[in-house]
Amino acid sequence: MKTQRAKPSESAVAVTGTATASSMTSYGPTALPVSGGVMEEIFATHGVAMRARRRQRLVMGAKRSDVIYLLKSGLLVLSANGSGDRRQLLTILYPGDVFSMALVPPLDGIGLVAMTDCELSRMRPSALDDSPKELREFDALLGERTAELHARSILHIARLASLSSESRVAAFILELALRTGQVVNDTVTCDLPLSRSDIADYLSLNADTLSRIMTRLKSRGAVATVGRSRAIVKSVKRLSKEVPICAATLALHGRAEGAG
Amino acid sequence: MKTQRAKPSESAVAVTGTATASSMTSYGPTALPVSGGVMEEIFATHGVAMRARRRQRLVMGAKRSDVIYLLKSGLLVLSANGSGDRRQLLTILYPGDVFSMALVPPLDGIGLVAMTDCELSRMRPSALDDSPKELREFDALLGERTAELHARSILHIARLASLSSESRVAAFILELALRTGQVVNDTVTCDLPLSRSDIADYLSLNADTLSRIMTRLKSRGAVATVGRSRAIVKSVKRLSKEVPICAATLALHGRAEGAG
DNA sequence: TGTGGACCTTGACGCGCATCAACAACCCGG
DNA sequence: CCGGGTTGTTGATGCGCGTCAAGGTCCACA
Repeated sequence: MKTQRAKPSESAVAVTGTATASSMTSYGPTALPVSGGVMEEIFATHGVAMRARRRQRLVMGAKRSDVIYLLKSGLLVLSANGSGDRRQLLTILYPGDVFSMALVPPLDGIGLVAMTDCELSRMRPSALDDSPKELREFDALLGERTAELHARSILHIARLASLSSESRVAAFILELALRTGQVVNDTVTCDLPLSRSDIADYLSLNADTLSRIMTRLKSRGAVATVGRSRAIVKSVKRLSKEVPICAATLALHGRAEGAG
Repeated sequence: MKTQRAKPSESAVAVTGTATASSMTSYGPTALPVSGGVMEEIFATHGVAMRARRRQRLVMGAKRSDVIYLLKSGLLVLSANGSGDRRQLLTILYPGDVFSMALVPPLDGIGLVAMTDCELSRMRPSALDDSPKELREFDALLGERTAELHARSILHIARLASLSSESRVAAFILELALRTGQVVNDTVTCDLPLSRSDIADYLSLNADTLSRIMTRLKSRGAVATVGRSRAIVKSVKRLSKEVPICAATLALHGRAEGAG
């Protein structure tokens, strides 16, 4: 096991909520970062608020337990140990996403890692046993959000399988920008909470190669960077035209789903 | 658009069920190919039976409609048009899987294609509006199966991202064997309903490369073939040891989930 | 404001896989 | 039993990306 680069220092502190929950202010449904309120309200009522710091790994209770998490703000990543000492990032979770261990295969070292400081809420569905109406709503909404997660995973498969490395990187930045960025006309600016190696692990690339590709994209004028952790997509339209799959990215991650 | 090989002749016949449903015998829950009955019973009661022939493409109603399909027997594949003229296979559906367009991103040419003759059942959840108890069960079960599909997609991402081509092929054959094959001691025999190019499109490989890899696997004694469309895994244990991720494959696709 | 360590960039080089091309095996209907 | 179309196999070749190595840059913290 020889790693030429130092491993990212990912604090493995358990964040089981009980410890930090008391330090959280509770959220009224109007203060929620995402629209669609019903699910968030259920979590606010029956769940336990918790918080995770950047680089912290969430210990998601016991295996296969029925605890469900709602991400209220921040960015989470599903991580696992690939072959050798390579880590891989399998999914990115955005605010509003609902997640549980049932959604995940039993891979070695699998779990959620916070890419930014996060606020989330933890709940077990059995908490709804005494209010059947809420339980019904919850099941239906959970199904919808799980379906959306699935669609995103499929899209990621499509990207990995059919896109050139350069297009993959472009598509990734576009997705992140659409999700978390500020839109001004056709330009989007966003933070890059993932380091270069994180991005590489997510896109199934080498960190060195990723760096080269970023340089290429910048010199071509497709994207620009401010410091290390901020990216600017110069023209969403142009990028969408260049990258074949971007239409789907726009549909899944664009501003069409807020419905508000 | 120059394809050196002839395109696979995939008949684009619409199988919307109404046409073929009358020719189907209805299935009692005891005759079902998979265990777990409740979901299958709901489909048997409220759904429409339908059938697809090998290579047929299922036209899944209108976009985003709420029709849900249950695969009763056979093998389905989620297919889309990748960049260029390359087709890509994104997921494999096995008997017992429940599927709808909500699970899928809006990719070009996306849809289900039958790899073998299939029996399925089609239903819209609104059919359950008048029996709330069934609707509750349905939502809960649907959530479970969707979660399993998601876990499988994540596993596929992990395979694509972290496995060498050879391991990918081995893992694929193992999965198929575990799902559809006959087990004798440590040996499993199964049909290969996917052609070489199908497998290549699923594993993000070139058909030529796949052929070479198969030759290598055979000469190494890991697998054997009978004719073109039948494979034998010599030793599941050995293969599992060789291929890093196979533990998860065994857990998700092995004989642990029947619970009967 | 300086210093150490993490993070990023860039070059040289080799390997693995895609591509192209030709051929062999198989399948099906006659 | 034969012929044509489909599918699978194999060789030669080139390119993209991973790997290794050597700086350069940024940031946290004192």
